[in-house]
Amino acid sequence: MKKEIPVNAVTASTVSFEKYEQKFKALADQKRLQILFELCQRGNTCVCDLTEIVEMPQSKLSYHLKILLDAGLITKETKGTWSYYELNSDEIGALLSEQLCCIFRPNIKSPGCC
Amino acid sequence: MKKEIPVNAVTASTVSFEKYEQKFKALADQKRLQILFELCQRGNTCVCDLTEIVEMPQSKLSYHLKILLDAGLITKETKGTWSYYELNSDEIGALLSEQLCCIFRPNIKSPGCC
DNA sequence: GCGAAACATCAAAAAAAATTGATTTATAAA
DNA sequence: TTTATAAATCAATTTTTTTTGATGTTTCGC
Repeated sequence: MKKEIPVNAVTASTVSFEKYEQKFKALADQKRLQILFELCQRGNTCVCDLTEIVEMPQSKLSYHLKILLDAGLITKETKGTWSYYELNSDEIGALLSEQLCCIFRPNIKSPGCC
Repeated sequence: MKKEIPVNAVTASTVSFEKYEQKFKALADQKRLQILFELCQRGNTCVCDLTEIVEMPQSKLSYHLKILLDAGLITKETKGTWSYYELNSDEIGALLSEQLCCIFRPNIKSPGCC
Protein backbone atom coordinates (compact mmCIF):
# COMPACT_ATOMS: atom_id res chain seq x y z
CA MET A 1 0.00 0.00 0.00
CA LYS A 2 1.17 3.46 -0.79
CA LYS A 3 1.93 5.85 1.98
CA GLU A 4 -0.91 8.28 2.57
CA ILE A 5 -0.28 11.97 2.99
CA PRO A 6 2.60 12.01 5.47
CA VAL A 7 0.99 14.12 8.18
CA ASN A 8 4.08 14.85 10.17
CA ALA A 9 6.56 14.86 7.31
CA VAL A 10 6.27 18.61 6.96
CA THR A 11 6.23 20.25 10.33
CA ALA A 12 5.71 23.90 11.08
CA SER A 13 9.44 24.28 11.49
CA THR A 14 10.13 22.71 8.13
CA VAL A 15 7.87 25.20 6.43
CA SER A 16 9.58 28.16 8.03
CA PHE A 17 12.94 27.03 6.69
CA GLU A 18 11.74 28.12 3.28
CA LYS A 19 12.20 31.80 3.95
CA TYR A 20 15.62 31.28 5.47
CA GLU A 21 16.66 29.23 2.50
CA GLN A 22 15.87 32.19 0.29
CA LYS A 23 17.79 34.62 2.45
CA PHE A 24 20.84 32.40 2.79
CA LYS A 25 20.79 31.68 -0.92
CA ALA A 26 20.93 35.39 -1.53
CA LEU A 27 23.95 35.61 0.78
CA ALA A 28 25.60 32.56 -0.76
CA ASP A 29 27.51 34.37 -3.46
CA GLN A 30 30.70 36.39 -3.32
CA LYS A 31 29.47 39.01 -5.75
CA ARG A 32 26.30 39.59 -3.79
CA LEU A 33 28.26 39.76 -0.55
CA GLN A 34 30.44 42.40 -2.15
CA ILE A 35 27.38 44.33 -3.27
CA LEU A 36 26.05 44.27 0.28
CA PHE A 37 29.45 45.36 1.58
CA GLU A 38 29.60 48.28 -0.82
CA LEU A 39 26.01 49.31 -0.11
CA CYS A 40 26.95 49.26 3.54
CA GLN A 41 29.90 51.51 3.09
CA ARG A 42 28.20 53.93 0.73
CA GLY A 43 24.62 53.87 1.95
CA ASN A 44 21.99 54.67 -0.66
CA THR A 45 23.69 54.01 -3.99
CA CYS A 46 22.68 54.38 -7.62
CA VAL A 47 22.90 51.34 -9.88
CA CYS A 48 24.99 53.24 -12.40
CA ASP A 49 27.61 53.91 -9.73
CA LEU A 50 27.44 50.37 -8.46
CA THR A 51 28.16 48.98 -11.91
CA GLU A 52 31.58 50.60 -11.83
CA ILE A 53 32.28 49.79 -8.22
CA VAL A 54 31.64 46.09 -8.46
CA GLU A 55 32.83 45.84 -12.05
CA MET A 56 30.06 43.87 -13.65
CA PRO A 57 27.83 44.33 -16.67
CA GLN A 58 24.55 46.09 -16.04
CA SER A 59 22.28 43.14 -16.72
CA LYS A 60 24.28 40.93 -14.42
CA LEU A 61 24.21 43.44 -11.60
CA SER A 62 20.49 43.87 -12.11
CA TYR A 63 20.03 40.12 -11.79
CA HIS A 64 21.92 39.97 -8.50
CA LEU A 65 20.22 43.05 -7.09
CA LYS A 66 16.86 41.44 -7.73
CA ILE A 67 17.87 38.37 -5.77
CA LEU A 68 18.95 40.51 -2.83
CA LEU A 69 15.79 42.59 -3.11
CA ASP A 70 13.50 39.57 -3.26
CA ALA A 71 15.20 38.19 -0.17
CA GLY A 72 14.52 41.47 1.60
CA LEU A 73 18.18 42.18 2.26
CA ILE A 74 18.14 45.49 0.41
CA THR A 75 15.56 48.10 -0.47
CA LYS A 76 14.98 50.02 -3.67
CA GLU A 77 13.93 53.53 -4.42
CA THR A 78 13.43 54.96 -7.89
CA LYS A 79 14.00 58.60 -8.73
CA GLY A 80 13.35 59.35 -12.36
CA THR A 81 15.57 57.11 -14.45
CA TRP A 82 17.75 56.27 -11.52
CA SER A 83 17.37 53.44 -9.07
CA TYR A 84 18.91 53.66 -5.67
CA TYR A 85 19.52 50.63 -3.54
CA GLU A 86 20.20 50.54 0.16
CA LEU A 87 21.00 47.90 2.74
CA ASN A 88 18.07 46.70 4.83
CA SER A 89 19.89 46.85 8.14
CA ASP A 90 16.98 45.43 10.10
CA GLU A 91 16.92 42.28 8.03
CA ILE A 92 20.68 41.91 8.06
CA GLY A 93 20.70 42.43 11.80
CA ALA A 94 17.94 39.88 12.31
CA LEU A 95 19.89 37.36 10.30
CA LEU A 96 23.58 37.76 11.01
CA SER A 97 25.71 37.73 14.13
CA GLU A 98 26.96 41.00 15.54
CA GLN A 99 30.49 40.28 14.47
CA LEU A 100 29.31 39.56 10.97
CA CYS A 101 27.11 42.61 10.95
CA CYS A 102 30.32 44.50 11.62
CA ILE A 103 31.70 43.41 8.30
CA PHE A 104 28.71 44.96 6.70
CA ARG A 105 28.90 48.03 8.88
CA PRO A 106 32.57 48.94 9.19
CA ASN A 107 32.23 52.70 9.52
CA ILE A 108 29.30 53.06 11.82
CA LYS A 109 29.61 52.95 15.57
CA SER A 110 26.07 51.89 16.32
CA PRO A 111 25.31 51.03 19.97
CA GLY A 112 24.31 47.41 19.46
CA CYS A 113 27.09 46.64 17.03
CA CYS A 114 30.89 46.47 17.22
CA MET B 1 46.85 45.26 -25.40
CA LYS B 2 45.63 42.83 -22.81
CA LYS B 3 44.94 43.98 -19.31
CA GLU B 4 47.80 43.19 -16.97
CA ILE B 5 47.18 41.61 -13.60
CA PRO B 6 44.44 43.81 -12.14
CA VAL B 7 46.17 44.83 -8.95
CA ASN B 8 43.21 46.27 -7.14
CA ALA B 9 40.51 44.09 -8.67
CA VAL B 10 40.71 41.67 -5.78
CA THR B 11 40.89 43.46 -2.48
CA ALA B 12 41.44 41.94 0.93
CA SER B 13 37.74 42.18 1.59
CA THR B 14 36.85 40.43 -1.63
CA VAL B 15 39.04 37.49 -0.74
CA SER B 16 37.49 37.10 2.67
CA PHE B 17 34.03 36.81 1.12
CA GLU B 18 35.09 33.41 -0.15
CA LYS B 19 34.77 31.71 3.19
CA TYR B 20 31.43 33.31 3.91
CA GLU B 21 30.16 32.24 0.54
CA GLN B 22 30.90 28.65 1.48
CA LYS B 23 29.17 28.93 4.83
CA PHE B 24 26.10 30.63 3.45
CA LYS B 25 25.93 28.14 0.62
CA ALA B 26 25.83 25.40 3.21
CA LEU B 27 22.96 27.18 4.95
CA ALA B 28 21.13 27.89 1.70
CA ASP B 29 19.11 24.69 1.58
CA GLN B 30 15.98 23.66 3.44
CA LYS B 31 17.14 20.12 3.96
CA ARG B 32 20.43 21.20 5.44
CA LEU B 33 18.68 23.71 7.67
CA GLN B 34 16.48 20.91 8.88
CA ILE B 35 19.51 18.74 9.56
CA LEU B 36 21.04 21.55 11.60
CA PHE B 37 17.78 22.02 13.44
CA GLU B 38 17.54 18.33 14.30
CA LEU B 39 21.19 18.14 15.35
CA CYS B 40 20.47 21.09 17.56
CA GLN B 41 17.56 19.44 19.27
CA ARG B 42 19.16 16.05 19.64
CA GLY B 43 22.79 16.93 20.12
CA ASN B 44 25.29 14.30 19.02
CA THR B 45 23.38 12.13 16.57
CA CYS B 46 24.16 9.00 14.59
CA VAL B 47 23.73 9.07 10.81
CA CYS B 48 21.51 5.98 10.91
CA ASP B 49 19.08 7.79 13.22
CA LEU B 50 19.26 10.96 11.17
CA THR B 51 18.31 9.08 8.01
CA GLU B 52 14.94 8.26 9.52
CA ILE B 53 14.44 11.65 11.11
CA VAL B 54 14.98 13.70 8.00
CA GLU B 55 13.58 11.04 5.69
CA MET B 56 16.19 10.91 2.99
CA PRO B 57 18.24 8.16 1.39
CA GLN B 58 21.57 7.49 3.02
CA SER B 59 23.76 8.68 0.14
CA LYS B 60 21.83 11.91 -0.10
CA LEU B 61 22.14 12.59 3.61
CA SER B 62 25.83 11.81 3.41
CA TYR B 63 26.20 14.36 0.64
CA HIS B 64 24.51 17.10 2.64
CA LEU B 65 26.37 16.27 5.83
CA LYS B 66 29.63 16.66 3.97
CA ILE B 67 28.67 20.11 2.79
CA LEU B 68 27.85 21.16 6.33
CA LEU B 69 31.02 19.57 7.62
CA ASP B 70 33.24 21.23 5.01
CA ALA B 71 31.69 24.56 5.90
CA GLY B 72 32.57 23.93 9.53
CA LEU B 73 28.97 24.14 10.71
CA ILE B 74 28.98 20.65 12.19
CA THR B 75 31.57 18.26 13.58
CA LYS B 76 32.00 14.53 13.11
CA GLU B 77 33.10 11.77 15.39
CA THR B 78 33.43 8.12 14.39
CA LYS B 79 32.91 5.26 16.79
CA GLY B 80 33.36 1.89 15.14
CA THR B 81 30.97 1.69 12.24
CA TRP B 82 28.91 4.60 13.47
CA SER B 83 29.37 8.26 12.66
CA TYR B 84 28.04 10.88 15.01
CA TYR B 85 27.48 14.42 13.93
CA GLU B 86 27.03 17.42 16.15
CA LEU B 87 26.33 21.10 15.68
CA ASN B 88 29.35 23.38 15.84
CA SER B 89 27.72 25.98 18.06
CA ASP B 90 30.72 28.29 17.98
CA GLU B 91 30.57 28.59 14.23
CA ILE B 92 26.82 28.96 14.18
CA GLY B 93 27.04 31.59 16.88
CA ALA B 94 29.74 33.47 15.01
CA LEU B 95 27.62 33.50 11.90
CA LEU B 96 23.99 33.92 12.88
CA SER B 97 22.05 36.46 14.89
CA GLU B 98 20.98 35.59 18.40
CA GLN B 99 17.37 35.32 17.41
CA LEU B 100 18.30 32.97 14.60
CA CYS B 101 20.56 31.00 16.88
CA CYS B 102 17.45 30.48 18.97
CA ILE B 103 15.84 28.55 16.16
CA PHE B 104 18.80 26.27 16.23
CA ARG B 105 18.78 26.12 20.00
CA PRO B 106 15.15 25.91 21.11
CA ASN B 107 15.60 23.80 24.24
CA ILE B 108 18.66 25.33 25.79
CA LYS B 109 18.49 28.35 28.05
CA SER B 110 22.03 29.51 27.50
CA PRO B 111 22.93 32.88 29.02
CA GLY B 112 23.76 34.72 25.80
CA CYS B 113 20.83 33.30 23.91
CA CYS B 114 17.03 33.49 24.19
C1' DG C 1 37.83 -15.79 7.46
C1' DC C 2 32.84 -14.69 6.13
C1' DG C 3 28.82 -11.96 5.97
C1' DA C 4 26.27 -7.99 7.46
C1' DA C 5 25.75 -3.26 8.77
C1' DA C 6 27.11 1.77 8.54
C1' DC C 7 28.85 5.23 5.73
C1' DA C 8 31.36 7.30 2.09
C1' DT C 9 32.24 7.81 -2.68
C1' DC C 10 31.43 7.68 -7.55
C1' DA C 11 29.50 8.49 -12.17
C1' DA C 12 25.53 9.61 -14.78
C1' DA C 13 21.34 12.21 -15.08
C1' DA C 14 18.37 15.91 -13.71
C1' DA C 15 17.49 20.32 -11.91
C1' DA C 16 18.66 24.89 -10.60
C1' DA C 17 21.31 29.04 -10.94
C1' DA C 18 24.38 32.25 -13.39
C1' DT C 19 26.09 34.52 -17.54
C1' DT C 20 25.60 36.79 -21.93
C1' DG C 21 24.06 39.94 -25.30
C1' DA C 22 19.95 41.73 -27.18
C1' DT C 23 15.62 43.87 -26.45
C1' DT C 24 12.23 46.55 -23.90
C1' DT C 25 10.47 50.08 -20.92
C1' DA C 26 10.48 54.41 -18.82
C1' DT C 27 12.10 58.87 -18.02
C1' DA C 28 14.32 63.00 -19.22
C1' DA C 29 16.54 66.30 -22.03
C1' DA C 30 17.15 68.55 -26.58
C1' DT D 1 8.70 64.64 -31.18
C1' DT D 2 13.11 62.74 -31.36
C1' DT D 3 17.06 61.05 -28.96
C1' DA D 4 19.71 59.43 -25.19
C1' DT D 5 20.27 57.34 -20.78
C1' DA D 6 19.12 54.14 -16.84
C1' DA D 7 17.69 49.98 -15.70
C1' DA D 8 14.78 45.75 -16.15
C1' DT D 9 13.69 41.71 -18.69
C1' DC D 10 14.25 37.97 -21.89
C1' DA D 11 15.93 33.79 -24.23
C1' DA D 12 19.77 30.92 -25.09
C1' DT D 13 23.80 28.98 -23.21
C1' DT D 14 26.93 27.61 -19.70
C1' DT D 15 28.01 26.32 -15.15
C1' DT D 16 26.99 24.54 -10.71
C1' DT D 17 24.41 21.85 -7.63
C1' DT D 18 21.51 18.06 -6.47
C1' DT D 19 19.72 13.54 -6.96
C1' DT D 20 20.01 8.65 -7.81
C1' DG D 21 21.50 4.02 -7.61
C1' DA D 22 25.53 1.34 -7.54
C1' DT D 23 29.87 0.26 -5.64
C1' DG D 24 33.69 0.58 -2.24
C1' DT D 25 35.53 0.59 2.50
C1' DT D 26 35.66 -0.26 7.24
C1' DT D 27 34.29 -2.50 11.34
C1' DC D 28 31.89 -5.78 13.97
C1' DG D 29 29.75 -10.26 15.24
C1' DC D 30 29.66 -14.98 14.07
